[in-house]
Amino acid sequence: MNDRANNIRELDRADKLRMTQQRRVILEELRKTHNHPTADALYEQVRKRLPRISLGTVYRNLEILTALGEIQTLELSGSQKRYDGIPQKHYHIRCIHCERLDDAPIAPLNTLEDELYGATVYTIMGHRLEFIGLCPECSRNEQARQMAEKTLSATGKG
Amino acid sequence: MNDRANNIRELDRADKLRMTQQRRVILEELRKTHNHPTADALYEQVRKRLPRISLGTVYRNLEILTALGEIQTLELSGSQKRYDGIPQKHYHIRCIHCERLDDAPIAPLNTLEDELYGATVYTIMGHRLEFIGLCPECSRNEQARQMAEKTLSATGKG
DNA sequence: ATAACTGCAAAGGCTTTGCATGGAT
DNA sequence: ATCCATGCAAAGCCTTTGCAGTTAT
Repeated sequence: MNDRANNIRELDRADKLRMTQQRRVILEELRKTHNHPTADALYEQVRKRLPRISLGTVYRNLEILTALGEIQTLELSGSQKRYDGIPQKHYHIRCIHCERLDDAPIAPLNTLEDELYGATVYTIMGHRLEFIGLCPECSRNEQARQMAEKTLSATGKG
Repeated sequence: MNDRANNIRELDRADKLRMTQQRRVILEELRKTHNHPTADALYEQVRKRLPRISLGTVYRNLEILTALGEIQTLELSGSQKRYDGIPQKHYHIRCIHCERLDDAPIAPLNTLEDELYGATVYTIMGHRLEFIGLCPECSRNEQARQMAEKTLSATGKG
């Protein structure tokens, strides 16, 4: 991580960062998880290895690791922030029912901004894209629900 | 609004909605504003006409008006919700510095989801897209800041 | 007259922060 | 030995909610 420290612009001054147990375990656990967990979910996971860690420490380290470019903080629509162990740009797809979040298997669209040049007064810097849908489990439940509804209404009318 | 009431799925049962002064003024003020205000900003604006209205009432009505399809609740990246008097789907562009939010002059991309069919286990229902950039004012300030920095570093070295 | 709606204030959920202590360098 | 990082708890911010009183229908 040290060779990256030079690139840090988001961190104040020339902070001398320390690799504490907490920071290391938080990064390790996030890297091995593909859940895109919330801070609280990651906290619970890290707690299995470091029972005395605090939620505040998790938040602080997630912020620092994001500034370092080691991870990503995902500020998607909806309320809670999610964290992603993969720092490279990629899109996500989220389940509208259970909030499950996965990587979207689609390459970044690098020409999206082109349509805006000249059409907006903004200096365009990028975009955020997120897909919405139903995960397999919720899809199944939704289908079952609709079938049940149909049956009920048919019975009701019969 | 009554002929729309039939389409409401988000509202419980067959609620008999009432057009109160508060609801009417909230809708009017949001419609005449193109700021995409937060609930609090709209509250301040509405308060000029209805000084005794409460913030809770603003939130409650924004929720109902959204369910009615009269307005949109924008859950973009970042924390606060914004509200949009235009119910039709359209994208937005936001200033990374001052949080100013404008409509993006680009038509909805209806084929974005096509690339995901077959590639994801999700049932895709749509997407959210938002552009990031600097508004004219912050663009200007940013340029000024960079020029000052350059001058300073030159002076410092000279 | 009824029940949806309001104002008020308290509570809720997520995140940040102040402070004294601890630990990596 | 230094001072960045931690644990704890309190505070902050935005939003939702309970309740008694109000008002559109």
